[in-house]
Amino acid sequence: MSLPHAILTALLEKPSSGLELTRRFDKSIGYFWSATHQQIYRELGKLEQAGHIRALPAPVPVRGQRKEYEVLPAGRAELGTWVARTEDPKPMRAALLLRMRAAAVVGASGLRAELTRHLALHQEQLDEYLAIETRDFPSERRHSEPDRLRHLVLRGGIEMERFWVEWLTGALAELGTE
Amino acid sequence: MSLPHAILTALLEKPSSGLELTRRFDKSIGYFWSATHQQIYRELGKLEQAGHIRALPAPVPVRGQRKEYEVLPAGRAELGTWVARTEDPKPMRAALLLRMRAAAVVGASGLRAELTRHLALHQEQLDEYLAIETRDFPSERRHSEPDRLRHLVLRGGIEMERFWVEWLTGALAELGTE
DNA sequence: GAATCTTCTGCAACTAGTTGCACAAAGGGA
DNA sequence: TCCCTTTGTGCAACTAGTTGCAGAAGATTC
Repeated sequence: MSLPHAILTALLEKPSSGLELTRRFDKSIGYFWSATHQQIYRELGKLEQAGHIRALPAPVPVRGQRKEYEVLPAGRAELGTWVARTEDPKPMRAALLLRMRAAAVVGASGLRAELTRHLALHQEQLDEYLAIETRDFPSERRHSEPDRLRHLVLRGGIEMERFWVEWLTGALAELGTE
Repeated sequence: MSLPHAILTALLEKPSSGLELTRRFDKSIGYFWSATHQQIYRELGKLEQAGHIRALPAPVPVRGQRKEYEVLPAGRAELGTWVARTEDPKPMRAALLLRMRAAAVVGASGLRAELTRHLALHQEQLDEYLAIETRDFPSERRHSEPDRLRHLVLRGGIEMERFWVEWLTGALAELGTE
């Protein structure tokens, strides 16, 4: 049940409409919790129902009209308790590792191309994260607590991508010696 | 659509019944593609329907009787084409990173405990992987291709857990300086 | 030989996420 | 003025994964 909390976080950072949220989920929060516009609209409905957010009053409430949402105190409280909630880590799901395991059984032909492609994608993502880091967290300054936390999150993304880049590089080298 | 292929891989490694598969998914393949017994039974049904596997003939086919499955040539072929299939990496889903991002907005109280707990869990998993590595892949020997691929998969798991251990350690240190 | 525990299979109903499409309104052109 | 694209919201139907429960068969124990 993370999506509603992802949305609450995003809305606290800045009140937004559904489509705006969707766009922001394509970067930033969406880097580690992605969602389609469909999920977001549905969840906004539920959150409003639950009294966690409300639509800012619009002149004419009709279908197809943009609706901006803001977080209500109840929503902020909910997010607060969720942050401290206990939840076991979900076992990872790595389709590529599964594929390689299958390749060990039926042969690795054709796998190289896919590994190469993924390596490029992960390298690209890594570069993007690094660019964000130099832009948003220039080294020397003293940062506020929220900024330090956000930086930690970004570091997580960076190291995760670095892991993939390194693993894929190693795997390709290993496959190359056939 | 990875689960059917995970099952095909497991069955090729060794024909099994539903419950045996479930147990094997609790380790080994399940380390990076977990599944409940429910998913597995359902998927076995579909795979049999599709002619990819078959139940070994049992004397009395009744409910509650164990059924052992083996992969048919069509199933092996399907797995072969799947290995080489192109599929974009799914964006990662890291609830902990999301939580930390939320903490940046509503305050990090209570987060420390959860981070500490996760650190212990990931450390434990890492140790388990390392134990498997020393048991199954003693360093000096020349390994066959399938073994080298399986080792690569295991290395993936190891480095992934190491990533979490390091990130969590760093995060705790950073939070500690408050 | 009856009670009960374990093993194994499975149905049903749920939550979460995805895909395809529809419809309204606004802003440009031609 | 009419068409067309863009922006924004949303329904419906799907796939994937989870949870709760139940029932048959065999082993165990009293």
